Amino acid sequence: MTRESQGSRAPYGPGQSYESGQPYASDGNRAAVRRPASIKDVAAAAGVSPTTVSHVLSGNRPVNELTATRVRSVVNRLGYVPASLARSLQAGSTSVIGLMIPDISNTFFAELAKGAEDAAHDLGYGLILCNTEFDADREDRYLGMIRSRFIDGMVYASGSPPSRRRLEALMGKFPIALADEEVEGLEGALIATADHEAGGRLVGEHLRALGHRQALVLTGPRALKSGIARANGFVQAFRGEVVERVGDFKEASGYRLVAELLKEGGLPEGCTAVFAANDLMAFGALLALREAGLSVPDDVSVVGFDDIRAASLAHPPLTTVHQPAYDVGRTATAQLLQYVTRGEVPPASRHTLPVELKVRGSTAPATTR
Amino acid sequence: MTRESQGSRAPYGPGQSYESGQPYASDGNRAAVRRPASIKDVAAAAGVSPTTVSHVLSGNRPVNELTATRVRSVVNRLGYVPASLARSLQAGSTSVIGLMIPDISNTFFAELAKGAEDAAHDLGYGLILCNTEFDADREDRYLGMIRSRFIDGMVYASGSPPSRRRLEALMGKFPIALADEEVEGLEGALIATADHEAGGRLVGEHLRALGHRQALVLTGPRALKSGIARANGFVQAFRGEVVERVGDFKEASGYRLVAELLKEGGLPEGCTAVFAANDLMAFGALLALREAGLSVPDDVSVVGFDDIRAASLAHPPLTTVHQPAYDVGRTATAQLLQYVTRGEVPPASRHTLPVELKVRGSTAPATTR
DNA sequence: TTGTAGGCGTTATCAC
DNA sequence: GTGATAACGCCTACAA
Repeated sequence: MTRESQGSRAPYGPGQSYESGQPYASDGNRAAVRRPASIKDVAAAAGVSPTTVSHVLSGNRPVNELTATRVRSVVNRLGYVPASLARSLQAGSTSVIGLMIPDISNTFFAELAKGAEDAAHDLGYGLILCNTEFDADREDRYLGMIRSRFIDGMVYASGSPPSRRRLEALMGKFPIALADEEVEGLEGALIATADHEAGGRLVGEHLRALGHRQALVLTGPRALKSGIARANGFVQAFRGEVVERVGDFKEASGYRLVAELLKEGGLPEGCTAVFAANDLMAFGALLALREAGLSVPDDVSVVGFDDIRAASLAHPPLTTVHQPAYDVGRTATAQLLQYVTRGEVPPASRHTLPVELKVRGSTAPATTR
Repeated sequence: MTRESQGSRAPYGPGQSYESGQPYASDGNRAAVRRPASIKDVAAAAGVSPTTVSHVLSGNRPVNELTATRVRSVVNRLGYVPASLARSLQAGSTSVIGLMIPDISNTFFAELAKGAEDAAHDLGYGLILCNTEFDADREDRYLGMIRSRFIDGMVYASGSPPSRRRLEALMGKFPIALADEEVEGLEGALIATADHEAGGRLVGEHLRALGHRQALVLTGPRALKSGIARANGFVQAFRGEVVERVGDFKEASGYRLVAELLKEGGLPEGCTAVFAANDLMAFGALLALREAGLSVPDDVSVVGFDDIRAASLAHPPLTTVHQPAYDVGRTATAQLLQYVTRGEVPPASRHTLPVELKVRGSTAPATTR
């Protein structure tokens, strides 16, 4: 026997209070963690049954006031805290959900995570951070937590194509909500996303109003619907000539795409504006233009998407579309939990959140070049 | 009885595989989650005891190859996945730890979180995101997860003073590691932090080498040791005249402190440099200086601390001290887990990580004014 | 008002 | 090589 079975025999259980006492272990800090008091210990010390202790704490049935007081005092003395694990096992749910995102150090996802965490915390749920780094194996491992019933649901904002197969198997059986990015083939899902297309339209209208008639559009990867939607909205509202180049949402790709064009003889004839599918790519474009001796916004206007923190700090401050990352995370999570708390799998539903154009210093009226 | 007790009687348990079958529930998506197969279901269907199933899966003891194959096939057919909850209950640990931080949308903490998540994932641990928003109640609620034994340990990077009391009670009894910020009175802890003082020294040397002899130092709140250390290191290495102003690590405070000085008759006589205790305050200072018609770096040099993403994008690009936020998170977590996995409370120990001066466009040789 | 007993799903112990 | 049993710690239906 590895542990003494003192538990239910010793009147005070493991004895010492966990609330008072010395802050540090006395044996040089290498203390093994001691066995904490269980409900049985409390019951024994209070001279009642575990049932009564349970009811005193949960209030699920009336208990004699005297008995209750006695129990509570023992609870304090022993520093008893119910083991949530055991409770979860018996309840069949853990009050924990997962949040799958590709990169927490990206401010967009960090904001989204904040919203998700807030929503989860509001309902007393814990949130497990599943940062995938776009790694499908890692994602699979995290999805496994749902199948092993360690988490009650998952907010999924990863969007890397490899994951689809695994997700499909879960969708409709386990509670999952998609955040920010739709996943093709998973239309039967609960999804919260910003209005990417409207954002594109806002940019198109803005540039058109400034007199621009030809623009370069730097899109995200073809596989991601959000990027497509942004470009579509733009093209629709801009009603001018558009040259598209496909990037990957990273700063380097914005730089490369623009630099290549400039090397090949400059921007297309009459092109006075660049719309990048996100801020990072816009920064890359900014850099490439500056290096080529072009002035922003005097020669070329540049617009981004996302409104990350650096956008307003950059030089010139970037005109961009503000995406409600926090709200996306919060909405997806709140919606998901609405079903999770009832033990249901969420039905297909769509929550589209409004975006906002932030006009800053990187756009100006078109000048003929 | 709420659920049919079909479990151990029906030969196929809950029947249907969780791997195959239609991806969506057929009843309009409002499906309640079904009871998944348990080890008993598998055992019954394979004609063996739960013990054997357990051993087939864990490899903890040899099993007849034929039996094992049969069991594995049933496992697949029923889509059985062991309930990690039950396993945790019996093992006495959950393989989950918490990460307490004030604000995940701050890139510094996001990076730290990434490091923590990586370290946790490496050892098969889950990480619960505890975002406190500097709210002591919220922090308390999260600390409760440790007392209810839902998590095996906590990486603590919050640093808001109100939390100390609660933390003290836990320290030395439960596995906690401090990240980034020391907490006064909790010296007996495991702590990983950047070398704030060395960072300050690097800045001091840099400015001195550029010929600066008088500087304005914008510190963080007095309660936070990291900010103090930065300022101390600076003063020590700069060996010139220093005027200190106390801020709160926010952009607005950097702006306000500098603007006030300028209004009161300009920077102190001969002062040609500003060292802000973090990048955000440096940005505020930058803005105030620009508004006053002073040029950075021609009239005044400005240095920050942290090297957040916006630092290199700002105009001028900010000279700053790069803090290894990722490594801080990763180290704290890895160290913590080293003890957690052995069921021990970590001893006091200190891990100081190197910082690096990033010289950019916001500093230049001093000019006499 | 309170207690007894069974079960949540797993693994360790002991016995065959 | 395999199985029965107990235990992890809690909750709750049922009984008194």
